[in-house]
Amino acid sequence: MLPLSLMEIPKTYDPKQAEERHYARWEREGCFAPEINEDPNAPVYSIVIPPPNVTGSLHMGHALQHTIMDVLTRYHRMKGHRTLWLPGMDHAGISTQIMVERQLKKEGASRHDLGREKFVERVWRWKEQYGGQILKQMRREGASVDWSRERFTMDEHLSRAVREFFVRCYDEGLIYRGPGMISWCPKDQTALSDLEVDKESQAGKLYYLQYPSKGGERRVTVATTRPETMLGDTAVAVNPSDERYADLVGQTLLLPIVNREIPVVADDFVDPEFGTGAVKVTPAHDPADYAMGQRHNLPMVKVIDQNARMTAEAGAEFDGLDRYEARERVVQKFEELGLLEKVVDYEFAITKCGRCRTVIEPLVSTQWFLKQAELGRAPLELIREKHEPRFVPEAPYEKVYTDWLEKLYDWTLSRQLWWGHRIPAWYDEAGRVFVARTEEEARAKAGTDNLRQDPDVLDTWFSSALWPISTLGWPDEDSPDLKTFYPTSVLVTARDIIFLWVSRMMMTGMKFTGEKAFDDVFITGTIFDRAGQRMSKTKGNGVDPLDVFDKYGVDATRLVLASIGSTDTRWNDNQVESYRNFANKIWNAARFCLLNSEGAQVGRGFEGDSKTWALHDRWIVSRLNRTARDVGRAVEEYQFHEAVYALYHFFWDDFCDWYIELSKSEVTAPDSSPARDAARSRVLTVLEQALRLLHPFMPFITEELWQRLPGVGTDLLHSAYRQADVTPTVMLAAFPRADESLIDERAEAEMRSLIELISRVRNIRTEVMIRPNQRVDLLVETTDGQLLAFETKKQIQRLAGAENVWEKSREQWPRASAVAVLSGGRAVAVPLEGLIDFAQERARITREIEKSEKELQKLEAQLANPQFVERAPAEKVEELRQRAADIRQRTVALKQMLEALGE
RNA sequence: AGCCGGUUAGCUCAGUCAGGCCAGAGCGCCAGUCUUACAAACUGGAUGUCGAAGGUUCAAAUCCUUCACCGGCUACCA
Repeated sequence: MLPLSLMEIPKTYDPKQAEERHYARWEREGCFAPEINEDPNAPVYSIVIPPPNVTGSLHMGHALQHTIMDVLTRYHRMKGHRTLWLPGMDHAGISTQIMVERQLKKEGASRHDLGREKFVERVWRWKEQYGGQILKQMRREGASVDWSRERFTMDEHLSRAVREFFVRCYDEGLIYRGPGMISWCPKDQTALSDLEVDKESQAGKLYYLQYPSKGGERRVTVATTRPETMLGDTAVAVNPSDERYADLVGQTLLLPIVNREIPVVADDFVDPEFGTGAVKVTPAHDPADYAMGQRHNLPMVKVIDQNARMTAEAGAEFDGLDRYEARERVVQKFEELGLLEKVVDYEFAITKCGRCRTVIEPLVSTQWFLKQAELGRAPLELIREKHEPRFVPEAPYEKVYTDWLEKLYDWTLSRQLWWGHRIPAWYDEAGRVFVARTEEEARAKAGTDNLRQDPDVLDTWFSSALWPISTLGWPDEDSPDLKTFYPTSVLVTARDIIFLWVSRMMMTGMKFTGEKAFDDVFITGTIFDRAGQRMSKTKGNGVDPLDVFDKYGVDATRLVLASIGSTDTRWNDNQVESYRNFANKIWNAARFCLLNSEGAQVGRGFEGDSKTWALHDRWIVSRLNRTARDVGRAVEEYQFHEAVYALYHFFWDDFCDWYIELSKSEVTAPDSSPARDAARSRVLTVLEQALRLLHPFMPFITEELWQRLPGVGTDLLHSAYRQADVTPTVMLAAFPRADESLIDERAEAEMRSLIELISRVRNIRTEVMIRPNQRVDLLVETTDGQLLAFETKKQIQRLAGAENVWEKSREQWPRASAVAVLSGGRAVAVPLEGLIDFAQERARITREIEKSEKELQKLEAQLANPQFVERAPAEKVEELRQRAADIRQRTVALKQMLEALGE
């Protein structure tokens, strides 16, 4: 390989240039597909992406989740696992339908003008044209997903899975159709499950209304936030133990305005402490009242319709009024009747549609429901008994999940939409229902062709609940992918999705395969803006990941996101900037290595018995193996910030600041020699290993640099990929395995001493204001007759700016010297004659002495405490004694120095 | 209302589960430097009564109790 000139490698890393080049090649050459692994015995690692909305575009939360998933995927791939990360999207029923309806509206049409079939076609066209932005953006992130397995919840296969799920549950009686209290969105005109609505605290009023008894001899006051619903009241309830109302139970009241006779019932639900202790009961328009209505067999009077307008049953005066207009009218009427006791300010929770924020109207309506409680039993047992899946972090999510599974209620499945999986139920003319996988099957069951399919579609989450199995081939139970990749290794998602995805995926997975859907569940943190506010589109305070990529590069952004992991964090550009700088550091370190790579090759230079190597070589290999061990362990424990920390400090501090510096004179020797080439190879080899360690986190820069290293090729790939027909790539190189035998505590300790010595001398130079380019002489105390190695001396000269390094006993030092006492007790001195102002040096030493004495005092106080000496572990006591001795020795030395400098 | 989390340097966060390395990192700050890869760098430096008050312990950022502030989740208090 020809030597590279300075011109060929720019001084600054340009992320965009690298990012554009590598992703396309990885994808083209099939590096993301598990099939690239040709080891039949390879362990399997699989992740299915929690499907983002087809309408969605990338936000920080996604970028965070994707980074975590990609780090895990790339790490395990490099470990030689048969690795699959499966991408895809869900069809987002309501959002997508709204999106397309809005488009139609601009054209002056509605979906009803088009008709169902044409409308659905139109949605598909929309999807092809605008949908799935997020998948394109994932390429930018470097996400190593297997695009050949991309799935969409409306795909034919996944739709078949949905029908199968529905039919089986129906046959087992888990799915039923019937009336129930549901959350209705008057704007979107559909039923919603409780997970699609949000509770919001709101300032409102509490109205105290008086209901006279039938004979008029008494009035009962009830409190309500929704006076308009009184038109549908069919009872008043009190607590059975409430003596104030004991005589009223069983009596009849006359509902004002409508003049309906309603009973007073006793029910434990009523809290005597709240309001007046008497509650109006509107079974048709309130979930709690509905339940009470069931208990007491109360009639239901429907006074509000699906448009949130009053019905004829509310009375002619109110018929057709909006619910809020009706509220004012009712209150006004009560005032006129003299039955409005009072109105007080009151803060209460209001329920809104998760999509459009319209206030939900609770309604009784006929819908399809799933008895989740029965499906939830198996996952509940699993989490209670085996703590599976394993939640990371365990607290508080395992509990959140368990609590949820403990109180499952029926899930409203049907949606009054056109975009989605149509409910596989058909009705004959008599209204009898036939649930079947196909219309043909339904006809056979019904014995007639004259059937009409249920017009509703299923909740989008119904299909997402099947995602881990349906994307892998279920209901084909012998699907190879299902057999190979299920159960998946981990689900990575945000915490607000634990109920929507995690628990339901577990339910369906266990129901149909008997096995959990994933081994682990990693819950990411939430990213806030700088002010600590949740990022949201409406607030416009979101940080667009693509902007961050543009500004700092994808790799730097990924490093920040990986460090965030499961922690809630306020977004801060500084952090990205510092990792951008880190990327640049990597670039320039590699630049140095490459500019000095003639005659060198990756993988060479560390031959022979490690005991014969130079100290800094033993040290860097030890550090490298330690880092490999720490990073691997951290990734496997989902402690990504620890992995990033270890990588950052290994690369910058150990490799750049010390190893390269210590190797520099050899590496940059002007003439070719075996020693020079070996040194060059060693530096390259360490760099190459470091790039592998960094790759899961920083895929682009590592690939960009790895490709340029002399001597990289197929032989560096993990054995599972050596037969693959691909351009050698770091993403298929083996992730470095830590060799414990090369972790050399002694070398690390020796290097620590050397580093300390050099740092202390540098510190002295600054403190006594010696010019940076002024060479000094160094005196190093000889202890136990141990002399410094010739190499080490030369390194000290280079790195501490020393002209000469003399080893002499302390008595031989000139009196006027700046001295530092190192941890082991050994002292080092810089003779100052002619260099500096003695007064300054005296001041410096005095400060040092003060510091030492303060520390010593602390230690002595502790050691003087008999209880400490008695009860603390002996090693701990010994450790402190040793430290105290060191400090005493240091103080003595410093005092001698001070004396030597004269007063 | 119940449950849960957070509060550590000017900023963003580690460290707390398994108590003991004079409490850490990055950014920022101060001083100096173009020292043959890198000024997005190099060298050195300063910075915290670990939210408050009690308690347990030889020893507490870490364990216990109470409180304050911030945030979240759950809930059929109308």
